[in-house]
Amino acid sequence: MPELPEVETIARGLAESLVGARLSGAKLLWPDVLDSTHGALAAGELLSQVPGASVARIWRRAKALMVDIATSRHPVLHLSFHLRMTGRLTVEPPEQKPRKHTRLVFGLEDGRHLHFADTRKFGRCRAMTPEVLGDWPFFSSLGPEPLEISDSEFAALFSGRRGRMKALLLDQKFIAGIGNIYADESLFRAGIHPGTTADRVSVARLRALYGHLREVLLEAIDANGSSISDYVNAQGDAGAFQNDFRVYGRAGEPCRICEKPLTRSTVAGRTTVYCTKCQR
DNA sequence: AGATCTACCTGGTTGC
DNA sequence: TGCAACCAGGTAGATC
Repeated sequence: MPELPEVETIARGLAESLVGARLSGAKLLWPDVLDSTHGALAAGELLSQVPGASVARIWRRAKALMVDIATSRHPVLHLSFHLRMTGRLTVEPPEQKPRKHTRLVFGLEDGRHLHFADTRKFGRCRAMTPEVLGDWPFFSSLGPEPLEISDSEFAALFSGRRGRMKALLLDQKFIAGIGNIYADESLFRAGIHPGTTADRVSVARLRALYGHLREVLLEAIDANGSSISDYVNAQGDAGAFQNDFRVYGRAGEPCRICEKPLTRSTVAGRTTVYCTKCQR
């Protein structure tokens, strides 16, 4: 399930192989993959704009992967891809045909293709002018990027909040890019119980949590992300950080610090794994 | 503000 | 072996 480190890894890989490339066309294999709400381009408009467009920049905001293209009509057109749980965005060789779950294909003038595949059909692509992007409620209400703030700014976010720690970390309006894996992993490293309400955690512990969150995100980016089920980077390779999980997916297994079997419960509607002894 | 529930999806796993 | 039930989870929207 792609979170910040996985989307960052994909963005870096795509940037390496696609920036400067020209597009020859696009095929919508499953029409619903294109989200045209809130002013985004409709299918016909997008498909007509793609031939001859060039890839200008590839970047990430929260868990959204952005491919900026320049078309004859739009100097900047943002293609936003949200992979949700099983989405994949990969660069494919000329001979590669769409696979069973390929939903959208962009052809490149050099013969390669950009495939957007998604087994479970939760992922979406949106094509937006800068103005429409700015007005997109999801995008404009996102919280700060965790790797672009300081520990003090991070701690200040929690001021006056009474929600549970894990619920806040998962809230994209509160802080962007964190999902179930990195919420559990960072709380474990910081020794904070996921169900603790924010008003019971000192500023010092919040700053420490920030250090652990930053560390786990950077380690995961270094490992090219975590591959649970479907995640692969732009080149189709799996990540390696799943081998370094301390709690995620380890319910019942011994805590890496105290050996006590890890507990599984539900917090904020999500499966949550933690150590009752090490996290308070 | 916050918690809880439902919907969206399919493939893998579990249970009988 | 067959088949049903269940689970995974990001986001939106409804409800309390």
